[in-house]
Amino acid sequence: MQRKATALDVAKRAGVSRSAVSLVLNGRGDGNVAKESQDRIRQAAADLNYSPNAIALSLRNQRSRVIGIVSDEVVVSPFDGNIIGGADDVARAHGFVTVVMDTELDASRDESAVETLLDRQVDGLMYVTVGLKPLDVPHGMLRVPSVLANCYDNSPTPQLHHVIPDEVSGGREATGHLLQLGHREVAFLAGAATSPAVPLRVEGHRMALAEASIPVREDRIIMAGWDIDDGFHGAMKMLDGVSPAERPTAIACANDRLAVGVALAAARLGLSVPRDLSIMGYDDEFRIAATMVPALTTMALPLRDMGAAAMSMLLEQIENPGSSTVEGHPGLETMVPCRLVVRESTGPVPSR
Amino acid sequence: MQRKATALDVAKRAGVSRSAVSLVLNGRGDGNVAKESQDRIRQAAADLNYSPNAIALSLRNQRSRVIGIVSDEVVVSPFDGNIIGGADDVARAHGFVTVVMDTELDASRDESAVETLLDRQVDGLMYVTVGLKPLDVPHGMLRVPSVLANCYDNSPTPQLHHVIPDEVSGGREATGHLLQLGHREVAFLAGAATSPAVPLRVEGHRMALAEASIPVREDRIIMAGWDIDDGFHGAMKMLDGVSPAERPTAIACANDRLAVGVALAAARLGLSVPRDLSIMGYDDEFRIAATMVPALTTMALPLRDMGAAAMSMLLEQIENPGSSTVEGHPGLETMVPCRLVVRESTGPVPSR
DNA sequence: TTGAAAGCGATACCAT
DNA sequence: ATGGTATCGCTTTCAA
Repeated sequence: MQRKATALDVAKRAGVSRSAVSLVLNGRGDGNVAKESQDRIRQAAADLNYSPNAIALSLRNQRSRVIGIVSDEVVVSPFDGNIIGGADDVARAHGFVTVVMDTELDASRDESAVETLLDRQVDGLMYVTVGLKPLDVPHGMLRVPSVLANCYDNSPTPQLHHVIPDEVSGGREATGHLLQLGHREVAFLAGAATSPAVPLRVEGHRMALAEASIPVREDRIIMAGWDIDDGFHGAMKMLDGVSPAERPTAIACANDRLAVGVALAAARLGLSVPRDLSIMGYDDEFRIAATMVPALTTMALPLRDMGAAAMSMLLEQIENPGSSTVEGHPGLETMVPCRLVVRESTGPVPSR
Repeated sequence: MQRKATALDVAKRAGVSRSAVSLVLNGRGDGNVAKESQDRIRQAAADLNYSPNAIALSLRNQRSRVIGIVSDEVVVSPFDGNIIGGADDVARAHGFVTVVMDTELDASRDESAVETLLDRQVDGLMYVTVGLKPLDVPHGMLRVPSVLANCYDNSPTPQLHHVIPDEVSGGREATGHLLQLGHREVAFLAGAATSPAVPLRVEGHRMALAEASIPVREDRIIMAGWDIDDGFHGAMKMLDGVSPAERPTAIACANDRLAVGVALAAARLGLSVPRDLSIMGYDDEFRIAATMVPALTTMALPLRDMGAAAMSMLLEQIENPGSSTVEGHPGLETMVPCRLVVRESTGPVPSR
């Protein structure tokens, strides 16, 4: 646990001044420092296993090459961690590191997390949520370049850019896939009504139906919730004791867990998937959708892309302040398309 | 985006020196600074919304009150995030903040993540993994107080303390629960053979059987994998086309996803759970176990407790260096017990 | 009771 | 080509 070597240690060992060490190690040795001194300095640095103290650097440079990521519950929840993964990829490619703080859904911790990060000189801030949602932007985020991922500025005059999935298209293409397979009786098992994603996905569903000139049956759009049991009970309501002619031939779900519940209900009722019933998920949740039996056809949320897009915008603002393309366009929105993933839970409409 | 107020700004506004500001704001004003000056200083600080620059503080004090958490994939994966949640709770209660860096399973990033954190003067380090596993401890972790959560030092001479779940007892009590319900034909669907948790849980399973004087049928202990389809296929192998007399009456799974697969298989075979078959999960995975239909009886992994225990040990080392209870006991192990959660997927053994 | 000055580690400017 | 020095923001010691 001995102290780390400092630039002064390197200088002493090489028999030069601190300034020389600084110049050489930062690539501006040529033309300023004698060749042999340069070699001695580099050797000494290697010998001492020297790396500059990032704290001192931050203080001196007034920037840290650190991006702070605040999340509502991305770390502790099982969802959406790939937004952070995608963001981190981009940050590292640009020589930045990310540090994450999770507030575990306690909004009162938002401001303090942001202040903590700000006090540590982060060069930029990103707020990431689990699931699309409006956000009361912590004040501190306006003091440095900042961006929102999977959430959007809830104020009347949005200041921050945000990156969100294109939920309307997602819903539309999900139902579109079912329609293309010949289904006409398509139900939609939506999530909890409190989520802003739900009306968007439902809107997409309605659009797809309208485009195919299929009248919407309101009793086939059910606000179920987000979990396995919600899917199970929603499906039982639509399938159990209902004559085959009256049953939907396909059920589109607002997430993969609902789809698991629907599959469970179908199995219990002796319905084969996809022969008797097609099931669509949403999210392409890791180690759920692909490993279900049968594997779920689903609408993949572009999590990594969203994280990457958000981080790119943020770094653009940081590295080209003023000249940025986003400059002067507060509250701009980037929508990232969802991606249809066809697996085995959907198939042609059963013949009657 | 204007500059933040510094102690000098406060001093000017209050008409005193920086030292006075420092003393007063750190609670050592009494006996050193005049009462009125103190009031003026506090007022000025409030007016300017002053908070000390954490970077400068770290540089000056050589400590940061930051704990760095490195994880293999806790952030991006859906698992084990609560270890970090539990650790963060304890850290915050002690006035520390945690920052998380995820290496996304790229072991070559371990060292650099640790170095990055070290360069930023973290006061301590914690490594957290998804699932129990041996770890090649990054060298840098030996330079500051450090602790391991859900993983253990893989070297012949372990240096670091670690906190892990008591998997043997977990496996034993899971099977014990089934035995208590009268089951004698109990199968164990284990995870991937590569996980160190698997032999431990299997060992527990064998212990429970032995204690009940039930001979172990090796064909009823299956290394299946960790996912839904693994559970499904494992269950089909044991149940499909097998006469009721030859079937296990209960299946203990090494995680909840396997249990989902088993439930799917049971439903497809027309078996009612728990009437015809009892199913146990393991992990108590958030929004899987409790929301399954039927809700899963499972062995809850004590994630938050593990995080809290690990952080407590770490802070103990940091705050009481030398006098610590763990001092001089390198490689000490803390085992946290798993907790049986009885829900609806297990029931009395069916009468034959 | 107060303020001046040193030092934490690094960089950049400016003499030499 | 080289080294001395100010600076970033803060705390602490010491002298007045």
